Amino acid sequence: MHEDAPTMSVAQSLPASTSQAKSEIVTEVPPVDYELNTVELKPSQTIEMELKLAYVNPSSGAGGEPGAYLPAAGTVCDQTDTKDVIEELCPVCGDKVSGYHYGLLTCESCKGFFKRTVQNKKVYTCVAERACHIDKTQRKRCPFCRFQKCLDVGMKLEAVRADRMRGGRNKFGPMYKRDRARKLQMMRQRQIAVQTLRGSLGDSGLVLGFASPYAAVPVKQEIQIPQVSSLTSSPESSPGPALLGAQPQPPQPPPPPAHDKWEAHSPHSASPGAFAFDAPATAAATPSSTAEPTSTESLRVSPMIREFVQTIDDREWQNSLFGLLQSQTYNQCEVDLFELMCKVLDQNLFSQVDWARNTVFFKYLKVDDQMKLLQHSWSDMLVLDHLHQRMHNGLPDETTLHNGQKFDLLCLGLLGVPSLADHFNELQNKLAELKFDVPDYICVKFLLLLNPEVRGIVNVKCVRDGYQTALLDYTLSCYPTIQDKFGKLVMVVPEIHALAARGEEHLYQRHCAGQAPTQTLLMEMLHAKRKPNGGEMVNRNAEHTSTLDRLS
DNA sequence: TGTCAAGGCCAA
DNA sequence: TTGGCCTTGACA
Repeated sequence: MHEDAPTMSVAQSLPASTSQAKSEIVTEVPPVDYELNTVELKPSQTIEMELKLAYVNPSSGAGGEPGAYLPAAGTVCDQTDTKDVIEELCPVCGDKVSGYHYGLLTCESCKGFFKRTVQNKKVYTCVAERACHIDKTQRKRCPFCRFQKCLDVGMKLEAVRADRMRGGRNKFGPMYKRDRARKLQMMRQRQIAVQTLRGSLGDSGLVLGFASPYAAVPVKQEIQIPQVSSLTSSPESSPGPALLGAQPQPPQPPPPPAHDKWEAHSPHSASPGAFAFDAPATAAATPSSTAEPTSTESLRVSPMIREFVQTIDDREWQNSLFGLLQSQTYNQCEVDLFELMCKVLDQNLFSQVDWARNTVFFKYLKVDDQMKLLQHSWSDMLVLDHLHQRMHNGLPDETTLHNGQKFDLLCLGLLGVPSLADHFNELQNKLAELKFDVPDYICVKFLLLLNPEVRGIVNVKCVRDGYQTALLDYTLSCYPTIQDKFGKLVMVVPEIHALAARGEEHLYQRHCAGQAPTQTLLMEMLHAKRKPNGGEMVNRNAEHTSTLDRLS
């Protein structure tokens, strides 16, 4: 073993990034904190797995081996007249997936490897440069890089049980289920697209047409893990920031009176039908404000607005944020705070894209059009989201990381530009005066997303007008005492845009100076807008597989 | 009662 | 040490 060779141990889990993993050698492996209340959805740990839609000979038995992962046959195969079978590849080595293991779909060998490594607290060494290629044939060569890749793709240390208890289930179950549902939904959407293609191309083009563009359709596998402990001893709900480790929480503004009502009916935590629109979250408003909509007034709120609100999930937003902050600093003495901020923004961006792609109208757009709109609005929406989180969910200015470092949460809303703080606060105060609430937020978000200046997209302006009308109706019916609330809200849009543009520029410059992580969706977005066609061209020429493309 | 993701076993 | 298969047990 080379003395200088980097080693990999369980204790070094979740480094800042694969390529920038700290070279610190850990000789003593502390026990894994099995009680970590971790929520993770960081892009670096988001598995982009190739979900192959392949024509398979029925007799080949693909995926039919014992334990092989297959979605419920009835839900997929009955949707197609070909014998389409999902065949997933292990995100670590590319071998065939055997099921969900330690947080995501992996093959049997990587499952075993990960288990042994964690259980036995192995410390590996890479004799090269910690960048060994891991695939099915070479996975044995470098356990250091293999384990690193396991962590990078999102395998969870916490899922390896401290007590080695067999059987049973843990908190991952619902996440796996949701992930499956998402995959199946995407499968169906693709099948519909394929069928449409069939219709237009005719049967002669069927097989080739099907195999070619869809042969290796990448699907982002997202699993958010609320928390995991050994088996079922965990609390029911996902942890809030306060539960994340023993980190002292800075003083937080008191949550708005109605906050829980929004949160409790988060679309992902309760059935949409459970959503009650009887008390909009008016964090910005004083509880005694007469401008708040009453229950009676809120009955006039359009179903469209209610549906808008159901598209957001604030609890997951904060859980993901604090989960990422925690995981990135787990066993790290010190992390680069700017780099960490970029990772958080990147994660937010993934959520942003995911949200947009599941919203009415937007999801029916062509992928290219979706990209155009997202490329023009992502930073605006990040700023708006941050305003929303501060105003409606009590997001503090700062938090203490797992390793004791202070992380400036406000900088997320400023996209890393401290000098924008005053402008940002002014904006927040202005919104507070307008009693900016959650329905306002979601409407404004749609207004940002559906930017009519992005040319060549059919119906965007028309749909945007519809959202604008919904906002107008809402403000008139629920906030009649606030003079021209609608007009003032609309005027906020360019202000957000200006702030976001400054942030974008700053991020781009830092990126060009080599200070920001590369190969991220964030950087791809930054580059997309600066292309000759200013984001109106899809990023098809990138040498690497574009994240945006992969998202599509 | 079936499912499936944990841990365990053992031949290679 | 690896990886395929087996056993276990909570949950739907």
